[in-house]
Amino acid sequence: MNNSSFSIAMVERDTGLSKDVLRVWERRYGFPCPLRDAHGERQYPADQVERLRTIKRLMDQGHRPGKLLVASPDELAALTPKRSPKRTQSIKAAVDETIEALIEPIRQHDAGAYLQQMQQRLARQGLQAFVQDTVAPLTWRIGLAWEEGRIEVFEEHLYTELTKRLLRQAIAGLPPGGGTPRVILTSVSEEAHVLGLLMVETLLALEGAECIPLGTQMPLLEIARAADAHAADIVALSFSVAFPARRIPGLLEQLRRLLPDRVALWAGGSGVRKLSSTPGIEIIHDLPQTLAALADFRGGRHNRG
Amino acid sequence: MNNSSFSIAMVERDTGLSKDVLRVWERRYGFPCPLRDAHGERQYPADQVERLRTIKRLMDQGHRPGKLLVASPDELAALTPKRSPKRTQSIKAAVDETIEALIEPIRQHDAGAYLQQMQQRLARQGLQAFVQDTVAPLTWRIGLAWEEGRIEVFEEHLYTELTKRLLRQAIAGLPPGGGTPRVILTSVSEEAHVLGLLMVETLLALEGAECIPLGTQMPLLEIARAADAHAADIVALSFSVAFPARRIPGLLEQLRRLLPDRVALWAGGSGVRKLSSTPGIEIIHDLPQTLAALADFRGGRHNRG
DNA sequence: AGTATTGATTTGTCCAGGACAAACGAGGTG
DNA sequence: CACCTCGTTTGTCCTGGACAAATCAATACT
Repeated sequence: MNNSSFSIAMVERDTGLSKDVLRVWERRYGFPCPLRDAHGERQYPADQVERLRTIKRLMDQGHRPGKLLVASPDELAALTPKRSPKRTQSIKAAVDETIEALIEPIRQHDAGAYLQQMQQRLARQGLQAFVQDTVAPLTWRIGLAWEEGRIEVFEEHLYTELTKRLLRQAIAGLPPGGGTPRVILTSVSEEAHVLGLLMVETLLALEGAECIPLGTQMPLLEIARAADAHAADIVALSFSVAFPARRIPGLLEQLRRLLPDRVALWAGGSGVRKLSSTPGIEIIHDLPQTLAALADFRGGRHNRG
Repeated sequence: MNNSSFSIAMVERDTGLSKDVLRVWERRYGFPCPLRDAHGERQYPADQVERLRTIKRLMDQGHRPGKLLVASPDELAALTPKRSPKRTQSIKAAVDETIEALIEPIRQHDAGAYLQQMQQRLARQGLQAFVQDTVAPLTWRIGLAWEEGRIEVFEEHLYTELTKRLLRQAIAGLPPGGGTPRVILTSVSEEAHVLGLLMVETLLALEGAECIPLGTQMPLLEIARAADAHAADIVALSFSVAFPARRIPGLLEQLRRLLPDRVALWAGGSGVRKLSSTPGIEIIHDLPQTLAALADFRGGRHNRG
């Protein structure tokens, strides 16, 4: 049951490593070393796919491929908690123990318990505080657990799905929009993560902005069309930490060129941490800054050069 | 503002056509014919990207690439409504005029009006009938409009996003699960469409089954792990009509091998239209059949040869 | 001591052109 | 009309080379 093998296309989809990368690694480092079928095509055993996933995860953490690919399985396992003690401490300080406890039902695959806990917190904190002080740190904590390999992909999927539902339900309960500005919320083709967008949408909707949620993975040209059709004032994009950071500036500039000047372009999410705003492109680093940017916009300070 | 150009990687992401396909088309048919930058790398002008999107859409409709790629823009435009008169008639018969009217707010980008209409229908019909007689035909109708080029990508995204919210809200209002069987609902890595899964989840939840929604785009190995961790009885996958049909049987067989025998495997959605069930893999062609399969399962007829 | 600069190495992505099997369609036969 | 056969179409994979951007390491400078 575990002896099935995967074609290079499947491995690309399941690991996120492109065919080119898989082949060039094989050429350079000797791993992965897939079998070949009758036609000479690569057939990756399941255990090699698993190892590739681990390597990908460690790379997202900052490790170098050159080291990881020549490491033994033991060395790989030992590498996992790369985080410095100092940073671990600051994390412990920043994240309430309560948040930590919220993860438990997810790790035990108990959807009902999770939802119940969260709904209680929502009722107690109110929507804005719930988003900023519960959902945001919890999502960050889940990301950390993922980096450390302490959580499975399907557990993260379950968390995302359940939390999406909570937020959407909360948004649906708000009075309908019609206000200003009109904000399109979406992400580019490669970016599938949606929780950040939902948090922003919640905050903006609470402030009476008109939110136009287009889901994730929109082609650039379509984003431009949508901005036109909806007479949007702002296009807000989200980039998760997993998004290849070097591509973001180019993408934003390209989209900036496709949009009319009167439309503001905001980019947020953990993926833009290291960027800063340029004329016509506003980089937003955290949730409070979203509200500040909204206030700025309403104050009329959004005129471009 | 429209003179920006796209790298081959961007075109791949935005059109869904692989780099290999883009290059081999250029070699064989002379289209696309991108410019080259200083390093000899392809730079696709925006209008060629647009044309590629049209071609992709027509191909999904059954047209052959060999014809499309040598056609003039005029010929391409004339090709759009390829549907036979007979089939058009049967569509008109099947789809209530009322359904047709529901699309209007979407085409006018009026989210509020759409949600209001739909919530009225939900209240009038009840959840099960709403899913089967409103959401399902409406989604089908949207797909048709997309095939015919009468709807923009971002309009389809808006429809999907708003309808997702309606269904999730409805599901959240149901009494919590805890029943049997335990059903994992998800889709494979390439498949991002989620509406079908939500419709199925709604119906199953109404019947008291315990639904475990993992969202879309799960790697096969993770689906297997999730089935184990959640002690699932059934894994239900959804394939949209846009999913490359030839890959589905292989994927299902591979997943079947990864799952324990006691776990049933269901596959549904427009993508499986031409397939039929095999031992251990149940193909489900429409929503009523989902309920039949559930009844079968509960009746104990799910023992595998 | 800390910071800027320069050079070497790593790494992802692109390219060309060849090959081939699976899917498709046309044409013939029962 | 159904079934088979054969040529054509089409997507995907292959090899191996190239190169620029990112990163690292070592030196020189304030």
